Amino acid sequence: MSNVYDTLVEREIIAQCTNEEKVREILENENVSFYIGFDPTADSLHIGHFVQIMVMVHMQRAGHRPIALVGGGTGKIGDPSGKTDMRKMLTDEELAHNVESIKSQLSRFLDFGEGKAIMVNNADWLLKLNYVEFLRDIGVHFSVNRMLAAECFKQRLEKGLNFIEFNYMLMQSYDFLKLYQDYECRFEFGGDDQWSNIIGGVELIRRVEGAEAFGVTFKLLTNSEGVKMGKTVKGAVWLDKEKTPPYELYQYLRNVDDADVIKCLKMLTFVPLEEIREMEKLEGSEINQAKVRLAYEVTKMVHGEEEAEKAKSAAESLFGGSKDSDSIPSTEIDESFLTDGSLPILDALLESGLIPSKAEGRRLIKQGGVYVNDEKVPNFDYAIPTEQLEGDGVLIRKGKKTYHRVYVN
RNA sequence: GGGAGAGUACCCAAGUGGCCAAAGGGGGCAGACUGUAAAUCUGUUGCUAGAUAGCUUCGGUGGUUCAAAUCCGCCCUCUCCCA
Repeated sequence: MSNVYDTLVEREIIAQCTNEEKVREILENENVSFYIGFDPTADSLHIGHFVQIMVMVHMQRAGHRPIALVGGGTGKIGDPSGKTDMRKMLTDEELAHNVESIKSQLSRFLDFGEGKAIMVNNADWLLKLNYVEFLRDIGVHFSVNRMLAAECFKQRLEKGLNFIEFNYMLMQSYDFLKLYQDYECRFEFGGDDQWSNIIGGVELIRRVEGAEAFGVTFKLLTNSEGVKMGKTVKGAVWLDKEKTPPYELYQYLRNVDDADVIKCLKMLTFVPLEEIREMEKLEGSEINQAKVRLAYEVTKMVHGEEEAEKAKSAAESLFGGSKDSDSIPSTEIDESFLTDGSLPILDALLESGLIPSKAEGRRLIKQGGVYVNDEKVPNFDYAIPTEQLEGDGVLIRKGKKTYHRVYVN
């Protein structure tokens, strides 16, 4: 039971593996290095990356050494795997910024102490490659025929794929070879969409070094309908506090579908499997208990216990009845919005970011979806008296579960 | 390089001179029902505006016209066929 591989299997994280028995055996008996790559497409990781992070932590706890690779080099190319469109090109500045942000995020989850884990940036070796040499040394080992048959290009072969993206696989494969050579890294892990790329590296190592390397992929965090999780109207659910406040992260997880709670608990938390199995028995509204646990555990890991507690109590007070929490999202309104001693409701909504435009606000109010301190806003002309805005301000609710506190100072 | 097509709102996709802020679907948002779930049903979905008004939108740009997403020129991007 102490074998990490078994743990990952039991938690239903593993999707594919190049050689199950062997990987299991090696992880059981040796302490190895393994790598997972992160592309710097944004300046923060999101909840989808959290599975990868969890795996690294599981592995590190089991005595293995994670190599977190940030794709400063591959980021200049853009991974076409499973995508329908070409990714937009990032400037060097954006890339550099993103690489740094991701690095610092990763270091919050892993122990990068002496020999415990390593962080590398593939820009360090990819950018200085010589084209002709690369083609001769690495390119020879790739069969275009086989690449074209690869699953990851399938969608793109219909819509169009250009040469730069076609090369992505070679870059990533080369990363693996390089890490094998420099760090004796024989394992590459990644999301299941990385399978083709990982296989590329495994084969490259075999061809160049005559050595056996291994690849393992994890199930992507998808909901019961197979749609990638972690997307909201506002975009991804980020691990960065500034981009997705702890309360929102908490609420996102608190609201996952019934059908997805158990899976998320297994994949995204360290809650012991026995406990999860107990929660699996919950039915009907009891399932909410499991959701609370999920939301709390993940928020705690991402933002710390204090933030998790705050998010939890905020949610409980908002949905429980007593609206007294101070950790719900809030906005200070500039006095210039006050007219005739009160704040027009549309301005309040707009300023707090609850609506993107006043037209949207009118629609909402017309449909009876806006409340101020639990009183339904009757019409667009409604204005909040300044007295109410002082101190803690008022609580605006949009729809059933979006709360926002607005105050003036 | 030659030839044939295509670029419409968040996405897919109709529309080929005025009735088009632009059908339909998806998604989103809100309402009902619920368990802060799912499914279902209803409404809504460019912006501004205290009514039937104005403004910006159909790859870009410049024209034709009383009037263009729709016609013409040039440009950009993409797909397909040929080289």
